[in-house]
Amino acid sequence: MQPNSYKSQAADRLDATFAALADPTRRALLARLASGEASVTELAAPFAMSQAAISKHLKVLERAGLVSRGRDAQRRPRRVEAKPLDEATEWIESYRRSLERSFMRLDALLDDLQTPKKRRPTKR
Amino acid sequence: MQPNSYKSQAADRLDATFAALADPTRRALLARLASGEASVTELAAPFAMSQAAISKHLKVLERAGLVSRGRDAQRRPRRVEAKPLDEATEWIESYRRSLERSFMRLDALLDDLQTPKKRRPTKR
DNA sequence: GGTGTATACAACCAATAGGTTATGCAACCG
DNA sequence: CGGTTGCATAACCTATTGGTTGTATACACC
Repeated sequence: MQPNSYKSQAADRLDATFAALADPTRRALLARLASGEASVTELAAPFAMSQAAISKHLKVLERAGLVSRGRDAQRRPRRVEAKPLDEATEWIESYRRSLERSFMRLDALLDDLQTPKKRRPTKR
Repeated sequence: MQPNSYKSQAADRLDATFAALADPTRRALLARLASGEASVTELAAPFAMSQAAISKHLKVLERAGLVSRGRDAQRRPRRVEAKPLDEATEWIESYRRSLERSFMRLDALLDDLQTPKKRRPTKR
């Protein structure tokens, strides 16, 4: 098991968010919703798959908190929610920052030893 | 190689990148690699799963282009690659921008309709 | 009240993901 | 040379995903 035997809920949300974004149909749904809320049938129209399939994709997006469900008569118009993106972006950005830092360390190291001799890190 | 018979490779790469990021073990591997290259056994050590499982996760990360494989004697040290992140970040950012734009349109609309005494909240 | 429309949901299916153990193989060590 | 280490891969299992079709429910419109 990982250091902790239970997963943090932040990790769960990240899982759900990234997983939701990992499908081109779902990204297309989000893109469509970015220009305004839309009913399920409207959302399904451009795709060569059943309404049921689109409903499933929408459920994935909802579970990730990326879209929410409204109601208007028998329609359940979806609209976009932005918050989960923050966490995802934040993860990527902080990852990038740590890459940045280790490049800086590497830079300094190469600067320090003018002769790049192969070091032998003993296994731990 | 028929130009019209396959999905955009950008979409494929996005799929692979987001899917790779959607697993906490893989995010942890990346985080570890951010502080410098590491062998498979080093990478596997903190986890309560087999080396084979870690190798599989690493393969996913490689397929997404997020890590690459070096060689040093019988070791195959992995190091991080940053490029695929650009595309992912770019997708999110451009999505965010289009949310922003449609919010502005909504704002303008509400303004036009003279919503009584409502001051524009300028979200985000 | 009957009909059409919007959506959800269940049952089903094939493919993929994520894990396991076992095995193979190359490179190093003594 | 033989043993050990580092890693990949195969075979296998189960759960999840992404799709299908076929109802069921809820509302709207005469």
